[in-house]
Amino acid sequence: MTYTPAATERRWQDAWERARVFAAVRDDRPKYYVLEMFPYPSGRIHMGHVRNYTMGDVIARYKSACGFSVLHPMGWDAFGMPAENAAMERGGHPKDWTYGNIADMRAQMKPLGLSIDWSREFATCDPEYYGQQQAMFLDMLAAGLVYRKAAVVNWDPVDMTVLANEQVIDGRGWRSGAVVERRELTQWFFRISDYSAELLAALDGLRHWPEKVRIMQANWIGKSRGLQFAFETVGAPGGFDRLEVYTTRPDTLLGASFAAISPDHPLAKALEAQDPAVAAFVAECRRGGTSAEAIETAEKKGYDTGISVRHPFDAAWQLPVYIANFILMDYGTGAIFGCPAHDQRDFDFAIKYGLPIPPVFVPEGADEAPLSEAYVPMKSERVRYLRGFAGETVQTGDAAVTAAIAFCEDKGVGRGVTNYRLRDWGLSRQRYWGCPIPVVHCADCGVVPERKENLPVRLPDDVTFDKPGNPLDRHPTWRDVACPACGRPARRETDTMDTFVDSSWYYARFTAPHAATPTNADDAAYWMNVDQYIGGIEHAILHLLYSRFFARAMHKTGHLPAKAIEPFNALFTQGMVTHEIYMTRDGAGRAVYHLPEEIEAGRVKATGEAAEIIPSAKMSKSKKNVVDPVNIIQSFGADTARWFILSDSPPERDVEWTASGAEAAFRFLSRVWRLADEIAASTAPATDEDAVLDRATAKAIAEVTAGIEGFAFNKAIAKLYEFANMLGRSGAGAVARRRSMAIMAQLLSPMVPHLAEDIWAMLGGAGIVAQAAWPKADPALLVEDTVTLPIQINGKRRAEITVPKDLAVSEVEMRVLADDAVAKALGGAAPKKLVVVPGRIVNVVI
RNA sequence: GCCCGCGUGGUGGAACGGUAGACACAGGGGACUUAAAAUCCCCAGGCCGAAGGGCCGUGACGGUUCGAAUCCGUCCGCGGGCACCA
Repeated sequence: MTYTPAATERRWQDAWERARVFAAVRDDRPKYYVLEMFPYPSGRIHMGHVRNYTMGDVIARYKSACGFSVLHPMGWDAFGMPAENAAMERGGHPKDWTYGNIADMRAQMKPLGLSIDWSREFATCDPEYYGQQQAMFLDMLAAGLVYRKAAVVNWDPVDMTVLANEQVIDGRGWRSGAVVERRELTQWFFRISDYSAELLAALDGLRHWPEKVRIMQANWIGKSRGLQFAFETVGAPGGFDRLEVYTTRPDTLLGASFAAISPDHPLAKALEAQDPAVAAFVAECRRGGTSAEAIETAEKKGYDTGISVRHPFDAAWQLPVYIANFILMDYGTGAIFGCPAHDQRDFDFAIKYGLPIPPVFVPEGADEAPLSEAYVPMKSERVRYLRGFAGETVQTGDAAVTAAIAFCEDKGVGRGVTNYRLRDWGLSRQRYWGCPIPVVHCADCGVVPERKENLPVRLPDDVTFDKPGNPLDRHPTWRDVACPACGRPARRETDTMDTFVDSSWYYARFTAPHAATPTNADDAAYWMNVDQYIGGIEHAILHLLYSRFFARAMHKTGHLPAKAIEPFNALFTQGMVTHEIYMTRDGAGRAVYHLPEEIEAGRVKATGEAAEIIPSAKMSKSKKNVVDPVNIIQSFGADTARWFILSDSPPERDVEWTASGAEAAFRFLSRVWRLADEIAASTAPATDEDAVLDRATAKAIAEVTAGIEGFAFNKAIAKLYEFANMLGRSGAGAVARRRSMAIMAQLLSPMVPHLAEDIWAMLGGAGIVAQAAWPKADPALLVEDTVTLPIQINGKRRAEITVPKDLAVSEVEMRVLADDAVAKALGGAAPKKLVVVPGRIVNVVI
């Protein structure tokens, strides 16, 4: 008999399904909700999915064994651009492409043996789902959580269409190659910025989130304390006699050398209208993409408007006003004053335009000297003020800012304000394959919400993608409707929602996936919150922040209980799956990539050519360093794929897929299978090794449990290797070995559930492992009575002693000093110091 | 450009501030076999030494500590995010 997963895995999957083991039911057990970030239906599962869902499955199966009623659902983040791109490139309809991909991916996922309640599956492009999303949108609109305003988009002037940031490459449209412009459109926004303070403060309560994610979110929200004040202008057009600016460094006011406004500032627009030179400069600024990266890495440019402003402390002191391409209209007031001595960007600007650079402060103990770069110490650092006006001469930047705000408020120059970098969430997308925004534009009534009884507002099927732009815009029968308020001819909103909206509440919908309302109060009360959420670090900011906002908005509109405003109790961010890249070059020297299965011993199988091996990188189709999970499952079984992906790296780090590692995983699982087969048949009588084995088994239970609880699956697996090695060599009797092997099956079951069932069945275990209770270690068997203490001499390990576990420190000291190596090192002298850390280590300082 | 991580043998990694390298991969040696595969056993950070043992060693350089892979600072390299990729 041999281990043949291909034959047995399917059988166990059927057995689980027959027993409805994974159906989530509300009952009197405590509940546990495990959720992995749902996939985009690209059509193929990849190893990243296998890793993500296997981790969730380990937790789900473990918690189930621990007596929890587990909810572990799966769905599809099914709206988005790739479906439209496919329709443009290959013809067909985004809907057919998407649902076809979902069917394919589901078929690829099921053989993994995940403990998913498939009865709750949905796709965000199901009208049943997005109709409920539209209902919530209307509730949020009524609650004042949604509004319209102008915002900039990437505009492709050749294709006459809006581009996503990823479609803008080096400032040009990806298809047309035209230089992209920033253009304003009226768009819908969620008022997430109203929640800035709360979303920031509540981060402290997310104790089971990675620290780095909380830091990233806190920085993204970007709370700052500063001074907002108005300059009096000289020579500005009518209506612009004051210029409001915001600064986080009011202590540097006497180092100001210019003022700058955003190209989108109202003053810039006013100047643009009357001065062709300004218009040309502003148009220049609007070239290129809208992304912060594009704006911040672009060359810093300014245009001297000829206008000036009076310094608030000295009306005779005038500063020039520039329009500058790096000032963002969205942050603060869209206008700043520049202090080149203490801001590198302002410094570079001042050098470029020949502006003065007066230092405001110098390092404590230093004298004033010309600067070759901006001096930007931490605000917590003490510095000496040369041009201070509030507070001490020597003080920290923080103290100076506080003093400066107080001074200015007292003088009537502005007021201290708390600002946030977080902007409102623009949800309008000028695209077809998304959730339609359920409003109608009426010439008489304005923006009119669709009636709830008319939801869902369904996407029309009869659309084509032969032209750029949104087909909804050119679909007269869908677009032209009667106004829900007055009945006169009106136009449906043709923008659809950002796909982040879809993924901001799917976790709540899983608690009642087919309810006639967005959520069901009883189900949400029972299943919320997600106890463990698992996904990629790339979602650390946007998806998670939007979800946190959306849960609050859903609570405000009555769709979630108050306890669910932070929907994810614990978050785990997993690393990527990587693989080596194999490359050769063609006659023209261009890189040619090869799939791993085309390579043998570093050479291309077909040609025998030596391949250059590039170190591991994220699996990507373009580099062909991909391994198809379907092939791995066919060759080795799902358990091997699951085992290897968990075993080789800590879950939060990248894991490198290697063929030899996968083969080794298969060999190990085969070995365990054979061991179980041998033990099942054994009749060996009891021996005095039985007790040793029982102790090792108890230790394995404790260590594997700790590994799973601590999200250290690689360590849990290392302990299982040790346990299997130990059990394989043990001379214990058949009864003791069967006892240990049964526990092995249970400890293996979260990771390799099919093999665990095989073993359980071989040993004649009752029922199936998937329904067995998690084993508990007998505490008495875990206690060690002696401990080996390493002895360091001056911090280097030189000897060790074995002592009773609870030996008094004074007694340990005596035994240490009596040790040969220690006595020799001391040469009769007394040690300078003797450090005894009970149970751990001894350090003798000489 | 800005924010956040990460960096340990040939490789993936382990190590409450306390014996650096558990466990595994690749490799080497051996057993079994007519042979190979499979399986089993042993070795293995680097340098020196016959050995006992010694010295060096966690990206680099400093610092704190009886003791640093771990804490702090500076630098280098790699990765993630930057609001219309999902």
